[in-house]
Amino acid sequence: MLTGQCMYTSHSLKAELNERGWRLTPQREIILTAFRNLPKGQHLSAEDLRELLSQQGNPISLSTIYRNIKLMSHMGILRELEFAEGHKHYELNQPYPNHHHHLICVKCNQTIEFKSDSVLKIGKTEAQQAGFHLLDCQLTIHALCPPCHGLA
Amino acid sequence: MLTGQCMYTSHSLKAELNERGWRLTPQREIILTAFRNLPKGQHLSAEDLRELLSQQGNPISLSTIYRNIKLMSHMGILRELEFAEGHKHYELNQPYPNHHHHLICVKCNQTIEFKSDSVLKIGKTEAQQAGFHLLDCQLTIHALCPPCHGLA
DNA sequence: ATCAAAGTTTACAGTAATTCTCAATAAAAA
DNA sequence: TTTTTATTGAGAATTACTGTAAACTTTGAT
Repeated sequence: MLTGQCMYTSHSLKAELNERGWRLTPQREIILTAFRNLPKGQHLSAEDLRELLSQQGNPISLSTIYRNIKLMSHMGILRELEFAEGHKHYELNQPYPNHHHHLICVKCNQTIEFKSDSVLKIGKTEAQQAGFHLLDCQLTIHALCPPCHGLA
Repeated sequence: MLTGQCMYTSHSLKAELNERGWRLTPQREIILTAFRNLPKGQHLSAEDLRELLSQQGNPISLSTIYRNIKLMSHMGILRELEFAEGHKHYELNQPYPNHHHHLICVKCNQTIEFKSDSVLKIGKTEAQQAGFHLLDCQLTIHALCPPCHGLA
């Protein structure tokens, strides 16, 4: 089974945000990257994350952190861990739970998701050939849907 | 659209525009030329393009730039690249033999272009299946390059 | 129960990328 | 040429977002 081997990247995050009419911001990218670079098995509270990012030279306000870890949890990108202590911890939801590609009408933004093992295979092969370690690959198809194509 | 052999020239641009009841304006010609003269592998945001044209002595208003890069993307002349920066980038959408995809290191941003007939085929099939008119399909692979993977 | 501190959410004013409005202009057709 | 109508530039409008600060809400201790 090939599906489910990919990691979230800024690109896949952007794709999923855009699909819902939301935006990829520097802050969201930084937060995702922080979780991706976290050693396996580690997890962070909101306050932990604020400190970590501050130390890295990327200070992000606590409210933005709260807003976005909540958002990413709802999107399935992060998992909320409930420890008895009363404050939540978060970690990346690995592997990428619902890996898919996008067919988008550039006029009306209608978006169709589709899965493809072939694409993933091609991605693996290309990455390997260049000696890269694959994280994610996404096919984005830009097109015009029937109604939009019909009109001039 | 993706299968032609030639690059767009002002002449073919005019033909395609007129065919749809649109006009060739100096601004559109300038924008197309700017993209044609862009070094291989480069791409521009709307703001980049405005600055470039300004420096060249061809200032074009930002709204006109936005209007026309959108139009040209819909015509299949430009392709919209979604690198995760919060704003879109554009490059010429080159027809089949030069049509390419991107392999990007998420850490150092090293980018490798590669070609793939299989991806193009998958894109065509998916678009057809949904009854969409294909404009562009791009596989974006995110990975770690050897040096970046070696380091923690 | 009551209180303080920690943890989380909300209100609000300002920001950035993009789109829209509209009077003036200029391609293309007649 | 003249007419028709798409297009332009300037600035306003739009929209999701952010940081600051104030307002809740738990939780644990008294």
